[in-house]
Amino acid sequence: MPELPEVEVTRRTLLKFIKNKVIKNIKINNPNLRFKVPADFKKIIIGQKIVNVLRRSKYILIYLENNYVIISHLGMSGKFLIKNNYDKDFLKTSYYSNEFSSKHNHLEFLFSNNFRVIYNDPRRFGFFALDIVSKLDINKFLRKLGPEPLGRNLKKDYLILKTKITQRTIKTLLMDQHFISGIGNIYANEILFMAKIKPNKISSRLNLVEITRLHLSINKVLIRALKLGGSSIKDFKSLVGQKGRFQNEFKVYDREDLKCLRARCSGLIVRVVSQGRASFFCNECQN
DNA sequence: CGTACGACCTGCCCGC
DNA sequence: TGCGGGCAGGTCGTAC
Repeated sequence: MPELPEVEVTRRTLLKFIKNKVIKNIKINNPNLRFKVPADFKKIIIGQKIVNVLRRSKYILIYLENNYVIISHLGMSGKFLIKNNYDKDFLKTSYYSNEFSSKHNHLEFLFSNNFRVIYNDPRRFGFFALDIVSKLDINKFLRKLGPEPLGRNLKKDYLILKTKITQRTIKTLLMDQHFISGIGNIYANEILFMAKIKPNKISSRLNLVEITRLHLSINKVLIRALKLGGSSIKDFKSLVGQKGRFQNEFKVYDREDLKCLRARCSGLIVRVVSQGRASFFCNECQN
């Protein structure tokens, strides 16, 4: 599923359900994810209480009482599902789903109050790793990440500085996690539409007005998506928490040949593949 | 060094 | 109906 909004929704839901709970057992059905589940994973985690669940970029960080942190990434198709076989009311909530194939339930965490957190990931691009709290700032996954895009973390001056020194396209740059962390293909397209900038525009050619719009659009698009619970597309419906609704507000993503939704624009949305990813934009109003 | 691209993996959808 | 090709919300290792 996941770009920043989806990962953040997942984090919040996980936090709500597992904070201060104790992991009683873990079942590893398939350790062969993007990286193999560490051999000592069970040994380190079973019996531990969850202290906190945080997010950095698209990584979910599950803090344990013993100062270990589970670092989880959902890849393209990873999702957490929460089940409680002993509570019939629980089954009625949106946190439970059986819309996915249990064939890809790779990990199952059993908690003290009889519910299970299941990690399901058909493509297995996601993974679980472990590190220690004090070493997180030098962790190989987290160390090189660019600033978080929300709030005051992302400074306009940073955008001005960084866009100036590269000949890459602005969309490629937005999706580069070392530049800004958390933005993927959907939100890069939507952000650039709002900012009225063509995805294939060379970063260094952006002017101050465009960078100002870009800065604003990054925040606006992600905040709006977060508010709607992220985006749920295709068959990826069953992330933890309720289905997202931002897909209903897509202006360009997956809208090839459809009318541009900007007021007074008569353009059509085009789809162009560059560097292996589909870009969607309006030829009329994005420059 | 910066940048582009293939590889990793499964499932779905479309055209023949 | 079956099969092949292309597509999918990500990121890393490699090659230039």
